Amino acid sequence: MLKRTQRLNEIDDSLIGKTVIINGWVDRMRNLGGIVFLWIRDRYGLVQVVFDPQKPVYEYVKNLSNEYVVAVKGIVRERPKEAKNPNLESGNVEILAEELEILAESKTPPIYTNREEGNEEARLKYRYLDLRRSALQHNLIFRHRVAHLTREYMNSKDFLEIETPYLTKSTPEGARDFLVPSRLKKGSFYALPQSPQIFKQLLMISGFDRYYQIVRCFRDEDLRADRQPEFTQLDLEMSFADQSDVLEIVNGLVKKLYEKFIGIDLGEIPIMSYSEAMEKFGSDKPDLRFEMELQDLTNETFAHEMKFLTPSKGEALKSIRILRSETFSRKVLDSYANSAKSEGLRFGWVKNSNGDLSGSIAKIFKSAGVNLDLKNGEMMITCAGKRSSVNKFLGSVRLDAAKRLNLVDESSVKALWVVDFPMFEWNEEEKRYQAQHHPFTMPYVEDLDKYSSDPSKMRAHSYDLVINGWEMGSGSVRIHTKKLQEKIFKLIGISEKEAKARFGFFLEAFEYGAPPHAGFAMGFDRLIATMLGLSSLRDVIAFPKTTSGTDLMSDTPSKVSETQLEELGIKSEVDE
RNA sequence: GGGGAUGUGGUGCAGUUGGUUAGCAUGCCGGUCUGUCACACCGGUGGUCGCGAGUUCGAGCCUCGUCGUCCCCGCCA
Repeated sequence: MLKRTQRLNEIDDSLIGKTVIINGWVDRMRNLGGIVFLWIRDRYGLVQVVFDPQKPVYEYVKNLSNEYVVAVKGIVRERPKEAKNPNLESGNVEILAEELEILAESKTPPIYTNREEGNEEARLKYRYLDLRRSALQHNLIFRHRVAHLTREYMNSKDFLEIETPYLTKSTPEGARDFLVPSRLKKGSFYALPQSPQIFKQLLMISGFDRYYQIVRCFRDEDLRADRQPEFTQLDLEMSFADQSDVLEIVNGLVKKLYEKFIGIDLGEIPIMSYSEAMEKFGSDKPDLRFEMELQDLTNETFAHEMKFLTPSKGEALKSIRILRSETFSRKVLDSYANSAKSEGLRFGWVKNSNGDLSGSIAKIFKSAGVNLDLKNGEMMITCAGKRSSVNKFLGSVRLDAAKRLNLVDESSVKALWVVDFPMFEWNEEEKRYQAQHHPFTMPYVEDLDKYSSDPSKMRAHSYDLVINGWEMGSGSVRIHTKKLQEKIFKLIGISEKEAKARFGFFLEAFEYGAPPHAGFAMGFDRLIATMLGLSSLRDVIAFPKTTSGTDLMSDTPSKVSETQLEELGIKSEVDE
C-alpha cells in the first residue's frame, strides 16, 4: 500500500512542490465534469485533492465514493489566488493527484459523518460512524488530553496510580450493584465496584501514602443525561492529610485544567457550608453563575400576619425575587403552585404591576402593611412549610426561573466547595438513618454526643466540588479507627454481625496501624462535559448506553445460552 | 415505578377538521459541466407513516395497547 508520508494537518505551504502520500477517508467529492475535487479526512485534518483530466490517474477517481479509504500520492501546490479557502486549515494549498489506491470501499453510510444532524437512535446504532464526526472526534481527543495532564499533575504531586479490582464484594448501602455470577463458586456473586472506596483506603493502610486512579465505576441505577451506568472517576486518597490537603490538591488540578484547556482562571474557589448553600440557594450544588438568593422571612415582624402562609413553630417562610415577571404566565405560576402543594407547602406570589400589588397573596401583604420594595414588573414567590422542603422547592424555582430569564452566562465558569454535609439522612423506605456520603466518612466527633438524640443534625467532614451547578465530585476525611467505624455502622442500623460479614476484613485492617487519611473522587465524564459546555455525557464517552441502559450498536444486554447459565448454576425465571 | 416529548423514503423534517395521488430538503442513481469548496443545473429511484388492535364508508391524523429513543421525578452512599 501507499503509506502516508504526512498527516493531513501537516499539509501546508512548507510542502509546496514536494511529493507526498496521504491516507484517509473520502469526506466529499465535487465532480465538475472535467476537474474533480476530493476532500480527504483523517483524525488530524482535511485536505483538498485535485484530479486533472490530463493525468492517467483521472480514470480511477470515478470509482470513488464517500467514506472510501484511500491513499493518494501527489504534489502539494499552492491554490490559484481565487480558489483559496480561508475556512480550511489547509485552504492555501491542495494536492495534485498522481496515483490513487483504494484501501477500502464503503457502502453509502446510513448516517451523515460530515454533518451535525441525525437522530440519536440511528447514530448510536452506527456509533463507529458517528464517531467519525469532527465534534465527537474533538471531544474524545480533548478528553484524552485532560486525562494526560491529570496524570502528569498527580504524578508530580507524588501520587501513585494503582489498579484495584473490578470483581469485588457486594456491599450494602449506596447504589444497586451490578452482579457477576461466579462459576467456580456456584451461587455466589462478585459485584462490580461502585467506586474503589474500600481498596483505596486499604492502600493507605498498606502505606502507599498517595494513590490515584482514573477508573471505571459501576452503578445499576436509572440513567439521566448526566448519569451513565458505567462512568469514570478520577479517584484519589492521601494519608496524613485532612480536608485542606485534599482541597489544595484538587484546586490545583482543576485550576490547571481550566487554565490550560479553556483559558480561564478560576481564581480562589470559595468554600460554603452545606447549610448556607441550602438556605441561600436551596441546593447542595448551587449554580453561582447568577444571583437570585432565597430570602428568609420567618423572623420578620409581619411573618405572623401572613394568613395561611404564617409559619408555625419550626417552619420557615421564605421567598425569591424575580426581576422580570412578564415571562411568567399564569400557567407557569400554577405549575409552581401545584408542585409546592404536592410537597406539602403553602405557596403564593405577588408582583408589582404599574405600582400596584397583584397576585395570589397581594391582599395579605397589603393588609399586613408590608413594604416589599418591589420595582415595577418585579415579582416575589413565597413559600411556607417545613424548612428543608421550602429550601428545596425555592431552589428548583430559582433554577427554572433563571432558565426562563436566560440569566446564565454560558461562557462563565463558577466553581465552589460545599462542605460539612449532614452525616446521615433518614431513609423513609427502610425507616432508618443512612450515611449521606458513605459510612466511612469521619463525622464531627463533637456532634456525635451533642446530637445523640437526632442523628440528622450530625455533620460530616465531607466536601463536594460543584461547577456551574453540577456535582463534579465528592470526598471526605475517613474514619481510621475500628471503634468509631463500628459506632457509625451501629448508628445506621448495620448489626455487628452484618458489619463483620460485609466489612470484616476492612474493620480488621484498622487494627494494624491505619494512618489518618482523606480522599476525593471526581466525575471525570462530567468534568469533560462541563469543560466543553455539553449537557450529555454521551458526547464525551466513545460507546455510551441509552437511557434504558442498552447499547444499540451491539444489542446489549442480551440473552445468553442455556449452557452458559447452567455453568453458573443460574436459572432464568423470565419467560421467553 | 411515575410524568412529558417523540417515532412519516437511507437521513433531517412538513402533513390543515379524518377525505381520494403522503409533500419538501438532503442522500442515492443517471446526465451536463475544467476551479469547486454543503459545486451548480436537468432527470430519476426511493415510503408496510415504529408495531398490534379498535372506531369509521374512509385513519399518517381519533381511541386503546405495545416497543424504541430523548428529557424530568423517584432512585443515584
